[in-house]
Amino acid sequence: MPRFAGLPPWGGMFRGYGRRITVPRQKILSVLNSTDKHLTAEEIYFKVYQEYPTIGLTTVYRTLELLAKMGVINKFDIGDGKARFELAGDDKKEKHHHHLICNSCHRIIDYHEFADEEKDLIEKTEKALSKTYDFKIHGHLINFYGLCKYCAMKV
Amino acid sequence: MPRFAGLPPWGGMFRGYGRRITVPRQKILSVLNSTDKHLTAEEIYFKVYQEYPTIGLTTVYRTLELLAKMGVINKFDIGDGKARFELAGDDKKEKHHHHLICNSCHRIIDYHEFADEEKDLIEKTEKALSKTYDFKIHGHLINFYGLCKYCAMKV
DNA sequence: ACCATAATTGAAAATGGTTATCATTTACAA
DNA sequence: TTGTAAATGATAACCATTTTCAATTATGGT
Repeated sequence: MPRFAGLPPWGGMFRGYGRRITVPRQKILSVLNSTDKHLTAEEIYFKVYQEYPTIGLTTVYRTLELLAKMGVINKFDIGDGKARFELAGDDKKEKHHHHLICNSCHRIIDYHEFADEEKDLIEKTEKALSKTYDFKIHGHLINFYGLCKYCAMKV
Repeated sequence: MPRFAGLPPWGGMFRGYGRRITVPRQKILSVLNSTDKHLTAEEIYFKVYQEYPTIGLTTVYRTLELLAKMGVINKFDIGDGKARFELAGDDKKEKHHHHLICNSCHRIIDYHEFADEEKDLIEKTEKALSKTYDFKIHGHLINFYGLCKYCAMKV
Protein backbone atom coordinates (compact mmCIF):
# COMPACT_ATOMS: atom_id res chain seq x y z
CA MET A 1 0.00 0.00 0.00
CA PRO A 2 2.69 2.47 -0.88
CA ARG A 3 0.66 5.64 -1.17
CA PHE A 4 3.69 7.83 -1.48
CA ALA A 5 2.71 8.81 -4.99
CA GLY A 6 3.11 12.49 -5.67
CA LEU A 7 5.52 13.02 -2.83
CA PRO A 8 8.96 14.55 -3.35
CA PRO A 9 11.83 12.59 -4.83
CA TRP A 10 12.89 11.57 -1.34
CA GLY A 11 11.63 8.04 -1.86
CA GLY A 12 14.11 7.21 -4.57
CA MET A 13 16.90 8.68 -2.57
CA PHE A 14 16.14 6.51 0.43
CA ARG A 15 15.94 3.40 -1.68
CA GLY A 16 19.21 4.37 -3.30
CA TYR A 17 20.75 4.03 0.12
CA GLY A 18 19.00 0.74 0.78
CA ARG A 19 16.68 2.39 3.26
CA ARG A 20 12.91 2.48 3.42
CA ILE A 21 10.65 5.43 2.93
CA THR A 22 8.23 5.60 5.83
CA VAL A 23 5.49 7.88 7.07
CA PRO A 24 7.50 9.36 9.96
CA ARG A 25 10.39 10.11 7.61
CA GLN A 26 8.08 11.76 5.14
CA LYS A 27 6.53 13.91 7.83
CA ILE A 28 9.93 14.99 9.11
CA LEU A 29 11.16 15.87 5.63
CA SER A 30 7.95 17.74 5.01
CA VAL A 31 8.47 19.87 8.07
CA LEU A 32 12.06 20.62 7.12
CA ASN A 33 10.93 21.46 3.62
CA SER A 34 8.26 23.90 4.67
CA THR A 35 10.04 26.00 7.24
CA ASP A 36 12.12 29.14 7.06
CA LYS A 37 14.53 28.49 9.86
CA HIS A 38 16.87 25.87 11.24
CA LEU A 39 14.89 23.92 13.82
CA THR A 40 15.87 21.87 16.84
CA ALA A 41 14.93 18.21 17.08
CA GLU A 42 12.26 19.03 19.60
CA GLU A 43 10.76 21.74 17.42
CA ILE A 44 10.60 19.31 14.54
CA TYR A 45 9.03 16.74 16.84
CA PHE A 46 6.25 19.11 17.89
CA LYS A 47 5.52 20.18 14.33
CA VAL A 48 5.23 16.59 13.15
CA TYR A 49 3.19 15.78 16.24
CA GLN A 50 0.44 18.16 15.07
CA GLU A 51 -0.67 15.89 12.30
CA TYR A 52 1.00 12.64 13.32
CA PRO A 53 0.69 12.29 17.10
CA THR A 54 2.15 8.81 17.26
CA ILE A 55 5.55 10.15 16.25
CA GLY A 56 8.28 9.46 18.80
CA LEU A 57 11.07 11.86 19.72
CA THR A 58 13.51 8.98 19.30
CA THR A 59 12.45 8.55 15.70
CA VAL A 60 12.98 12.23 15.04
CA TYR A 61 16.54 12.06 16.34
CA ARG A 62 17.24 8.87 14.41
CA THR A 63 15.84 10.23 11.18
CA LEU A 64 17.76 13.48 11.49
CA GLU A 65 20.96 11.55 12.11
CA LEU A 66 20.30 9.45 9.01
CA LEU A 67 19.44 12.43 6.83
CA ALA A 68 22.62 14.17 7.94
CA LYS A 69 24.66 11.09 7.07
CA MET A 70 22.97 11.03 3.68
CA GLY A 71 23.85 14.67 3.13
CA VAL A 72 20.23 15.73 2.81
CA ILE A 73 20.31 18.04 5.80
CA ASN A 74 22.85 20.06 7.74
CA LYS A 75 23.33 19.78 11.47
CA PHE A 76 24.51 22.95 13.20
CA ASP A 77 25.34 23.92 16.72
CA ILE A 78 25.06 27.58 17.59
CA GLY A 79 26.20 27.05 21.16
CA ASP A 80 23.00 26.78 23.16
CA GLY A 81 23.25 23.05 23.72
CA LYS A 82 20.73 22.04 21.08
CA ALA A 83 21.54 20.91 17.57
CA ARG A 84 19.75 22.63 14.68
CA PHE A 85 18.80 21.16 11.33
CA GLU A 86 17.99 22.47 7.87
CA LEU A 87 17.78 21.09 4.36
CA ALA A 88 21.15 21.27 2.65
CA GLY A 89 21.62 23.57 -0.31
CA ASP A 90 18.14 24.99 -0.16
CA ASP A 91 17.79 28.51 -1.55
CA LYS A 92 14.20 28.87 -0.40
CA LYS A 93 15.48 29.02 3.13
CA GLU A 94 15.65 31.98 5.42
CA LYS A 95 17.67 34.92 4.21
CA HIS A 96 21.29 34.00 4.72
CA HIS A 97 22.57 35.15 8.08
CA HIS A 98 25.08 34.47 10.81
CA HIS A 99 25.28 34.97 14.54
CA LEU A 100 26.52 37.20 17.30
CA ILE A 101 26.58 35.16 20.50
CA CYS A 102 26.87 36.75 23.92
CA ASN A 103 29.16 34.83 26.25
CA SER A 104 27.40 36.29 29.26
CA CYS A 105 23.63 36.15 28.78
CA HIS A 106 23.89 33.71 25.84
CA ARG A 107 21.56 35.76 23.71
CA ILE A 108 21.88 35.15 19.96
CA ILE A 109 21.63 37.99 17.45
CA ASP A 110 21.10 37.12 13.79
CA TYR A 111 22.77 39.51 11.40
CA HIS A 112 22.39 39.78 7.64
CA GLU A 113 25.15 42.24 6.82
CA PHE A 114 27.96 41.45 4.37
CA ALA A 115 26.16 38.56 2.76
CA ASP A 116 27.47 39.58 -0.64
CA GLU A 117 31.04 40.25 0.35
CA GLU A 118 31.07 37.04 2.29
CA LYS A 119 29.56 35.00 -0.51
CA ASP A 120 32.61 35.34 -2.73
CA LEU A 121 35.05 34.31 -0.04
CA ILE A 122 32.88 31.46 1.16
CA GLU A 123 32.40 30.07 -2.34
CA LYS A 124 36.07 30.34 -3.13
CA THR A 125 36.96 28.72 0.19
CA GLU A 126 34.42 25.96 -0.23
CA LYS A 127 35.70 25.12 -3.67
CA ALA A 128 39.31 24.95 -2.58
CA LEU A 129 38.63 23.04 0.62
CA SER A 130 36.42 20.55 -1.18
CA LYS A 131 39.28 19.71 -3.46
CA THR A 132 42.09 19.81 -0.92
CA TYR A 133 40.37 17.66 1.66
CA ASP A 134 38.04 15.73 -0.63
CA PHE A 135 35.18 16.97 1.50
CA LYS A 136 31.60 17.46 0.29
CA ILE A 137 30.48 20.76 1.80
CA HIS A 138 26.75 21.29 2.33
CA GLY A 139 26.72 24.40 4.45
CA HIS A 140 28.57 26.65 6.80
CA LEU A 141 28.22 28.55 10.04
CA ILE A 142 29.87 31.77 11.14
CA ASN A 143 29.62 32.84 14.77
CA PHE A 144 31.06 35.90 16.45
CA TYR A 145 31.47 35.61 20.21
CA GLY A 146 31.70 38.33 22.79
CA LEU A 147 29.55 40.51 25.04
CA CYS A 148 26.28 42.14 24.05
CA LYS A 149 25.53 45.74 24.95
CA TYR A 150 23.60 44.71 28.03
CA CYS A 151 26.42 42.54 29.38
CA ALA A 152 29.48 44.54 28.34
CA MET A 153 29.30 46.77 31.40
CA LYS A 154 28.08 44.45 34.09
CA VAL A 155 29.67 41.16 35.07
CA MET B 1 36.74 48.09 31.48
CA PRO B 2 39.89 46.78 33.08
CA ARG B 3 42.77 45.95 30.82
CA PHE B 4 44.92 42.88 31.08
CA ALA B 5 48.29 42.83 29.39
CA GLY B 6 50.24 39.63 29.72
CA LEU B 7 49.70 37.11 32.47
CA PRO B 8 49.55 38.36 36.07
CA PRO B 9 47.33 41.47 36.36
CA TRP B 10 44.33 39.18 36.56
CA GLY B 11 44.07 39.79 40.26
CA GLY B 12 43.27 43.43 39.77
CA MET B 13 40.77 42.58 37.09
CA PHE B 14 38.89 40.25 39.39
CA ARG B 15 38.75 42.86 42.11
CA GLY B 16 37.56 45.37 39.54
CA TYR B 17 34.54 43.17 39.15
CA GLY B 18 34.10 42.79 42.89
CA ARG B 19 35.29 39.19 42.72
CA ARG B 20 38.08 37.46 44.58
CA ILE B 21 41.31 36.13 43.14
CA THR B 22 41.72 32.57 44.38
CA VAL B 23 44.15 29.73 43.84
CA PRO B 24 41.80 27.66 41.65
CA ARG B 25 41.10 30.66 39.45
CA GLN B 26 44.81 31.39 39.09
CA LYS B 27 45.54 27.79 38.15
CA ILE B 28 42.81 27.76 35.54
CA LEU B 29 43.99 31.01 34.00
CA SER B 30 47.52 29.69 34.01
CA VAL B 31 46.47 26.62 32.05
CA LEU B 32 44.57 28.69 29.52
CA ASN B 33 47.54 31.00 29.18
CA SER B 34 50.05 28.26 28.53
CA THR B 35 48.28 26.18 25.93
CA ASP B 36 48.14 26.30 22.17
CA LYS B 37 44.62 25.06 21.61
CA HIS B 38 41.06 25.62 22.74
CA LEU B 39 40.43 23.13 25.53
CA THR B 40 37.32 21.53 26.94
CA ALA B 41 36.36 22.00 30.59
CA GLU B 42 37.45 18.47 31.36
CA GLU B 43 40.83 18.95 29.68
CA ILE B 44 41.37 22.08 31.72
CA TYR B 45 40.33 20.20 34.83
CA PHE B 46 42.90 17.45 34.26
CA LYS B 47 45.68 19.92 33.56
CA VAL B 48 44.97 21.86 36.74
CA TYR B 49 44.63 18.59 38.62
CA GLN B 50 48.29 17.80 37.91
CA GLU B 51 49.56 20.39 40.32
CA TYR B 52 46.42 21.13 42.28
CA PRO B 53 44.61 17.83 42.91
CA THR B 54 41.94 19.30 45.17
CA ILE B 55 40.45 21.19 42.23
CA GLY B 56 36.83 20.32 41.54
CA LEU B 57 35.27 19.99 38.11
CA THR B 58 32.43 22.18 39.31
CA THR B 59 34.85 24.98 40.07
CA VAL B 60 36.34 24.70 36.60
CA TYR B 61 32.93 25.08 35.01
CA ARG B 62 32.03 27.96 37.30
CA THR B 63 35.29 29.79 36.71
CA LEU B 64 35.07 29.38 32.95
CA GLU B 65 31.53 30.75 33.01
CA LEU B 66 32.71 33.74 35.02
CA LEU B 67 35.72 34.39 32.79
CA ALA B 68 33.50 34.26 29.72
CA LYS B 69 31.11 36.75 31.30
CA MET B 70 34.08 38.99 32.06
CA GLY B 71 35.22 38.76 28.47
CA VAL B 72 38.57 37.23 29.37
CA ILE B 73 37.96 34.00 27.47
CA ASN B 74 35.90 32.80 24.53
CA LYS B 75 33.53 29.86 24.69
CA PHE B 76 33.11 27.93 21.45
CA ASP B 77 31.10 24.97 20.33
CA ILE B 78 32.42 23.02 17.37
CA GLY B 79 29.53 20.58 17.42
CA ASP B 80 30.81 17.61 19.37
CA GLY B 81 28.75 18.30 22.47
CA LYS B 82 31.56 19.82 24.50
CA ALA B 83 32.26 23.51 24.91
CA ARG B 84 35.81 24.76 24.22
CA PHE B 85 37.60 27.69 25.81
CA GLU B 86 40.49 29.96 24.94
CA LEU B 87 41.85 33.30 26.08
CA ALA B 88 40.25 36.14 24.13
CA GLY B 89 42.36 38.21 21.77
CA ASP B 90 45.50 36.23 22.30
CA ASP B 91 47.92 36.23 19.40
CA LYS B 92 50.22 33.68 20.95
CA LYS B 93 47.56 31.07 20.35
CA GLU B 94 47.50 28.31 17.81
CA LYS B 95 47.79 29.35 14.20
CA HIS B 96 44.43 30.69 13.18
CA HIS B 97 42.24 28.01 11.69
CA HIS B 98 38.68 26.89 11.12
CA HIS B 99 36.85 23.61 10.79
CA LEU B 100 35.43 21.09 8.37
CA ILE B 101 32.92 18.97 10.25
CA CYS B 102 31.63 15.68 8.91
CA ASN B 103 27.91 15.20 9.50
CA SER B 104 28.33 11.43 9.27
CA CYS B 105 31.37 10.34 11.29
CA HIS B 106 31.63 13.69 13.10
CA ARG B 107 35.33 13.95 12.41
CA ILE B 108 36.74 17.48 12.60
CA ILE B 109 39.38 18.70 10.18
CA ASP B 110 41.28 21.89 11.01
CA TYR B 111 42.22 23.96 7.98
CA HIS B 112 44.50 26.95 7.77
CA GLU B 113 43.84 28.10 4.21
CA PHE B 114 42.61 31.59 3.35
CA ALA B 115 43.59 33.10 6.67
CA ASP B 116 44.74 36.27 4.95
CA GLU B 117 41.81 36.70 2.60
CA GLU B 118 39.49 35.97 5.46
CA LYS B 119 41.19 38.35 7.83
CA ASP B 120 40.14 41.44 5.89
CA LEU B 121 36.51 40.43 5.70
CA ILE B 122 36.38 39.34 9.32
CA GLU B 123 37.93 42.54 10.56
CA LYS B 124 35.65 44.66 8.44
CA THR B 125 32.65 42.66 9.56
CA GLU B 126 33.65 42.78 13.20
CA LYS B 127 34.06 46.51 13.11
CA ALA B 128 30.70 47.10 11.49
CA LEU B 129 28.81 44.63 13.64
CA SER B 130 30.37 45.99 16.82
CA LYS B 131 29.00 49.41 16.00
CA THR B 132 25.63 48.34 14.59
CA TYR B 133 24.74 46.02 17.44
CA ASP B 134 26.86 47.60 20.18
CA PHE B 135 28.47 44.23 20.66
CA LYS B 136 32.00 43.64 21.99
CA ILE B 137 33.45 40.90 19.78
CA HIS B 138 36.21 38.73 21.24
CA GLY B 139 36.49 35.99 18.67
CA HIS B 140 34.81 34.06 15.91
CA LEU B 141 34.24 30.57 14.62
CA ILE B 142 33.78 29.37 11.05
CA ASN B 143 32.58 25.83 10.44
CA PHE B 144 31.90 24.09 7.14
CA TYR B 145 29.56 21.11 7.39
CA GLY B 146 29.23 18.18 5.04
CA LEU B 147 30.61 14.73 4.36
CA CYS B 148 34.25 13.73 4.55
CA LYS B 149 35.85 11.60 1.87
CA TYR B 150 35.31 8.44 3.88
CA CYS B 151 31.61 9.08 4.39
CA ALA B 152 30.66 10.67 1.09
CA MET B 153 30.17 7.33 -0.62
CA LYS B 154 28.77 5.16 2.10
CA VAL B 155 25.65 5.85 4.13
C1' DA C 1 46.57 40.73 63.10
C1' DC C 2 41.72 39.57 64.08
C1' DC C 3 36.93 39.27 62.99
C1' DA C 4 32.82 39.20 60.44
C1' DT C 5 30.80 37.91 56.52
C1' DA C 6 29.95 37.30 52.03
C1' DA C 7 32.24 34.95 48.20
C1' DT C 8 34.04 30.60 46.85
C1' DT C 9 34.72 25.83 46.89
C1' DG C 10 33.86 20.80 46.08
C1' DA C 11 30.97 16.54 46.63
C1' DA C 12 26.84 14.92 45.40
C1' DA C 13 22.49 15.16 43.19
C1' DA C 14 19.77 17.07 39.52
C1' DT C 15 19.09 18.59 34.78
C1' DG C 16 18.39 18.28 29.87
C1' DG C 17 19.59 17.03 25.23
C1' DT C 18 20.72 12.96 22.98
C1' DT C 19 21.53 7.91 22.40
C1' DA C 20 21.00 2.86 23.34
C1' DT C 21 17.94 -1.05 24.36
C1' DC C 22 14.36 -4.01 23.07
C1' DA C 23 9.87 -5.83 22.04
C1' DT C 24 6.55 -4.72 18.51
C1' DT C 25 5.25 -3.07 14.04
C1' DT C 26 5.98 -2.17 9.14
C1' DA C 27 7.91 -1.83 4.36
C1' DC C 28 8.76 -4.25 0.49
C1' DA C 29 11.01 -7.89 -2.34
C1' DA C 30 10.20 -12.51 -3.69
C1' DT D 1 0.62 -13.06 0.45
C1' DT D 2 4.36 -13.75 3.13
C1' DG D 3 9.12 -13.82 5.18
C1' DT D 4 12.25 -11.00 7.06
C1' DA D 5 15.14 -7.28 7.88
C1' DA D 6 14.38 -2.39 8.75
C1' DA D 7 12.01 0.91 11.39
C1' DT D 8 9.37 2.48 15.28
C1' DG D 9 8.40 4.17 19.97
C1' DA D 10 8.44 3.65 25.09
C1' DT D 11 11.78 3.39 28.36
C1' DA D 12 16.15 3.55 30.37
C1' DA D 13 20.83 4.94 29.98
C1' DC D 14 24.32 8.45 28.89
C1' DC D 15 27.09 12.39 29.53
C1' DA D 16 28.25 17.31 29.67
C1' DT D 17 26.84 20.81 32.43
C1' DT D 18 24.17 23.03 36.55
C1' DT D 19 22.29 23.26 40.90
C1' DT D 20 22.32 22.45 45.81
C1' DC D 21 24.33 23.01 50.12
C1' DA D 22 27.41 22.62 53.95
C1' DA D 23 32.21 23.71 54.68
C1' DT D 24 36.06 26.72 53.59
C1' DT D 25 38.42 30.98 52.39
C1' DA D 26 39.55 35.84 50.83
C1' DT D 27 39.12 40.44 51.95
C1' DG D 28 37.52 44.89 54.08
C1' DG D 29 36.87 47.03 58.34
C1' DT D 30 38.21 47.06 63.15
